[in-house]
Amino acid sequence: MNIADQIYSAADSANQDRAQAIRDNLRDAIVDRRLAPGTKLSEGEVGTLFDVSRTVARAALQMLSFEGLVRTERNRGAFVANPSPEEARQVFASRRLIEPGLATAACGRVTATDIAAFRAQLDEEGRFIAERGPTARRSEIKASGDFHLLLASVAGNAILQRFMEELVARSSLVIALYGRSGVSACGHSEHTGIVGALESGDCGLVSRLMLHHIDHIEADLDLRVRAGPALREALNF
Amino acid sequence: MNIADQIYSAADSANQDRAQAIRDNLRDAIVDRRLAPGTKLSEGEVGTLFDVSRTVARAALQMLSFEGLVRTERNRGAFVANPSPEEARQVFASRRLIEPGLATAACGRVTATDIAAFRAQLDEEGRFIAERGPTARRSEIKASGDFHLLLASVAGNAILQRFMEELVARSSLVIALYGRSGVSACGHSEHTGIVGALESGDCGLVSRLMLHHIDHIEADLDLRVRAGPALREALNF
DNA sequence: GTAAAAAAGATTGCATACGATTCTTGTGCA
DNA sequence: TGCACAAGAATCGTATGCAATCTTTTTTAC
Repeated sequence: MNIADQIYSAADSANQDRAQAIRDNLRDAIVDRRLAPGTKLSEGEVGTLFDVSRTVARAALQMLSFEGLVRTERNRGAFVANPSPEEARQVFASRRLIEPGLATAACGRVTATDIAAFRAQLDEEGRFIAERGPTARRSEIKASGDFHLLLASVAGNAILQRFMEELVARSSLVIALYGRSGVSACGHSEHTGIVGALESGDCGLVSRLMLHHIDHIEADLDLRVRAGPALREALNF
Repeated sequence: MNIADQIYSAADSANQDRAQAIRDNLRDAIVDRRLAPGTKLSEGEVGTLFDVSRTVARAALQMLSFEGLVRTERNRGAFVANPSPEEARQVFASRRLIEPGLATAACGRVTATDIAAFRAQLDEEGRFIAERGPTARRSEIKASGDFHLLLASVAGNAILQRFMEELVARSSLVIALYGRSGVSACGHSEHTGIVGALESGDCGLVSRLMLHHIDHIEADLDLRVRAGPALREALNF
């Protein structure tokens, strides 16, 4: 598979650190499922696509491998991660542990401006759900993740925010692999409920709603071991 | 300051990935406080010390920067991180959020073998506390962190384990900068109490003890803004 | 004597080069 | 036909070189 078509142009911004710009671009592509799990990301190809040397491409891939979005094998290269059911469980166990508390923290600091941002985010989610087609679906997935990241940013803890960025990105991969249906509408209504609780200042409720929300997302997964994961792995699919 | 004396030889193991071996070595040096916050880690110097090219040294420094143990400034280089009081608060807020739940998870999975490992770990802590001198003190700090990492490994979640590795390492930096006294003896008795609760299977107690323990560690910090952090920063101290 | 300016030196950012490893393809033999 | 093996291509790991940037020292002007 040629990955060229799945990557948007990197023309924008970021004269500060090109590797970081490439990482962001690739991460978006992975989270949006434009790059399927298992896809090979060769240093040379990435470098050519973004018009940089292998050195810079390699740095970007190393960053993604730290985030768990890319798996690197020595002398073989980098591949879009293909999380196992066990890894998937761990991702959601981590979220169950972190996000309710994070939501409580956010509830204690949320401002009117934040609420407005949440409302805008919910609107965007709703818009993409109403639309049809694969592009809207990708945007919907991304918007759904962005809701959780917005909450993390409101909590005001940069470290937890980074952890959540990783967990949300990996969740997207997991859902791509093991998701049964589109829980989107359901998820959207739950997001709306969380914002409502945030606005009313009921932090305990926010926390509980968040926990249930995560449970619902995970409940939609089919984490039974498939017939051919080893084969898929072997074939880089 | 010449960092050569603060680094142990890298003769060991790891023909698999040299950058990773260098990262581990540097991380130990930072956590052990052999490398003070603010110390410059130039690519050339690190490369020479470990007998690799700047390419490999750079990769190791990049890893450490992802872990928050090293801060890199464009065109200026890498420095051992110098966490601000605000960052210190965030490190401990993160631990308060994660570790009680992690302890509960560990409690649900702990085996007799694990308990034995905990006992051995406690013995080691006690031994270093009894000893005198800076070397014993460093080992004591490391052993104290290793207790928390052991607990994380027992919980059986690789993702949370990695988060904890980062948080424990950064805590060590924070304590080096803002620690008031040696809470070591106090911390050791609390560790002992946690293991006791683990053994008795009282998971709720384990969680509560862990929360108090973290609170105690943080209570020993003096996070008031110092007179000259800006100056220290400017002078790379 | 002090402060600004310029030059020298050191360090990083990035590209490229080369050996080593892995993957692919084609050939010979059973 | 099917399999083992070897040559070739592709890719990775790492060292090194050059330009750009930053730091330090020296020079120069006031």
